[in-house]
Amino acid sequence: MNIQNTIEEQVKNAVAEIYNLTLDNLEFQPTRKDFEGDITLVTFPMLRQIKTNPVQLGQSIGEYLVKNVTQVERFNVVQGFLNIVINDNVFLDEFVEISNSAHFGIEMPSENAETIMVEYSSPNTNKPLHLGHIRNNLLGFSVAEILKASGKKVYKTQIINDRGIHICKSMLAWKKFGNGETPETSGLKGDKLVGNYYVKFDREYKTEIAQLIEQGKTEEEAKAEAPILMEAQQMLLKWEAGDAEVMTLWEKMNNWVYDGFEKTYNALGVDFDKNYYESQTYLLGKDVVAQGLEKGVFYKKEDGSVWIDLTDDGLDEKIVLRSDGTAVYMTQDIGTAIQRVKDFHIDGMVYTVGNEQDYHFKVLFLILKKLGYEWANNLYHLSYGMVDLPSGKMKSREGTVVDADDLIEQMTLTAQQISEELGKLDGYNEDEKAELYRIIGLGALKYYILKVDPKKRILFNPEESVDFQGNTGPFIQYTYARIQSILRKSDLDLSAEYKVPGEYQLHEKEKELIKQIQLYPEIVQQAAQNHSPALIANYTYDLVKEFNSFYQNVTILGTANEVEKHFRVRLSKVVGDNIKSAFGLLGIQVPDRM
RNA sequence: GGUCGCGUAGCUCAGCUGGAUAGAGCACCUGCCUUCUAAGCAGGCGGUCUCAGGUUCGAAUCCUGACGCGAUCACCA
Repeated sequence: MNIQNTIEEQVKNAVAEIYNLTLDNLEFQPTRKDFEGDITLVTFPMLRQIKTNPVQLGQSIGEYLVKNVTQVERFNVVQGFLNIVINDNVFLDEFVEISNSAHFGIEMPSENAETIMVEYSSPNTNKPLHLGHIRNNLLGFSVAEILKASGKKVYKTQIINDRGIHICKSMLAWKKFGNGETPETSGLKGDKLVGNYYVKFDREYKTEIAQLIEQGKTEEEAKAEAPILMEAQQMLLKWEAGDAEVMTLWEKMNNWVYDGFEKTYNALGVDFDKNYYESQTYLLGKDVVAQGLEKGVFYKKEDGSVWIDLTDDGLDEKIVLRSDGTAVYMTQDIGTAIQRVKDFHIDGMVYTVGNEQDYHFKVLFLILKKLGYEWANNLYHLSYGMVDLPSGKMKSREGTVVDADDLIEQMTLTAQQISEELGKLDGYNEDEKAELYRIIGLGALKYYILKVDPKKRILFNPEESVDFQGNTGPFIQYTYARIQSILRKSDLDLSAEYKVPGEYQLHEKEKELIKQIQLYPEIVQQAAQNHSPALIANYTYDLVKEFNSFYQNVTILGTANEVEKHFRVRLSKVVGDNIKSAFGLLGIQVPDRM
């Protein structure tokens, strides 16, 4: 039983004994740094039941605790706050326990663990990944890792939007202007190459529109009648009919794109257990709509289109099948969700999709509930805000997108520049250095994005780039590297089981560190519940701040006392392991030296 | 216009299941490298938590309204 539970029980006993009352909910919080104590009982709410003044109440409970709980050293009362001082040995014992266990109390998935599928990335195959995808990827990957650490079984997936008019546009442009160019002949990454043709299409399209307008058409007419657009639409029809030539081209170009994406995903350090392709799922869901129609969940309009009426739930009417019987976005998503549950026997899903689709997912989840699927109660839209640039929104047509590969490279270069200025890496060969720059640059980028609450918009200034000082990834990585340095120099054997070092007098800083470490499992659970990597990031930063303060104020290796030295090295190691573990959940690597 | 989200220091962000004097980083100022990595530490400056009401012993946090910013309201995805 942990100490807070013990105290909680004893407080209830105290109240029962002194005031002859039973209380159920007590409010505890960590004692603020400005006061002496470890745990604080807030006695204000108790006054509703106990007619006395808060100071007197705190005083009598405090006295009872000191008398009856051996772990309670002493206490002080400030108004309605009872600050309780816990005996050092409690912290020592718990530290030893953590030090001897590998996982900081984090649960490993059990056999019958709840299974969750996390969808993220979900790119279109007509252009390369950009900064918006980076936020999506980092969030999705990290939330998947956090869910795993909270004891769930997790499958990561992406749905690749590999069909549709936008795909035909880049195919058509390549066919018209490409002269057989390939990634090999051009030296371009496959997704970049295909993206270029998407841009070429758009340029040609605009030219044609301008010509048509000059010939007297209205803008609307021109947009609809531009020959290249009509040709693209023809191509889509051929694709849907399974035309051999179009299919071959489609497969060839999509494969280029997949090669390109794979490189970006590798660079980012994200992965997937399963890919779904829209070309294989876009027809799904129609049978479900038919069933729903029978059950009366949906209704049919005169023109044959099928709808759902959600006005009773405060939403609108929403179409689920076109009048010509073809599927819409919603139909597909209904079908795909059901397919995934069939494929993987999952109990729930997390969709990592931007907040412009909040309404769509609200409707989707509601429909699935109305269709009676039990797992529909366990769906979560991991909605995140846009990544804006100082110049405003990113627009691919205006060339203001920040390309994912470029950004990663830029971050690596910045890391290299700063590292070289600091000049600490003598003795490392070029390969090792390059790897280190990558780890640091990527760490900066990932941390910068993940530390912000997902639902908030991010203003990203590539010019100023990402910082390396203060609350940043490299700062935390740096602390880890320093700890590794201590471990290298300590020459202590830390592999052996650790025992409580007798009557050890804990330094105040050491106690603070242990308290912070103890919080970790709880933070992971919270982060899993809220689907928020930001909680992990901010926790880790607090831990590192605490360690740095410890590091600067307390000698670790230089102490004459062997017991003390061993304890402090142990403590440093646990802090390091904790950082590594927490950063693992954020998908951030941690260097042994920097 | 309806719906949803956001609004905290000059800037970027924590804190939000109500609790003590609202916290970090950047920037600016002052100290600290002969001791375990100064990408660091210690300290200073900087706030009517957008505004107005309400609930409460107690509100940045909960409720209502206003203002500002954004998203969304397609037989597009």
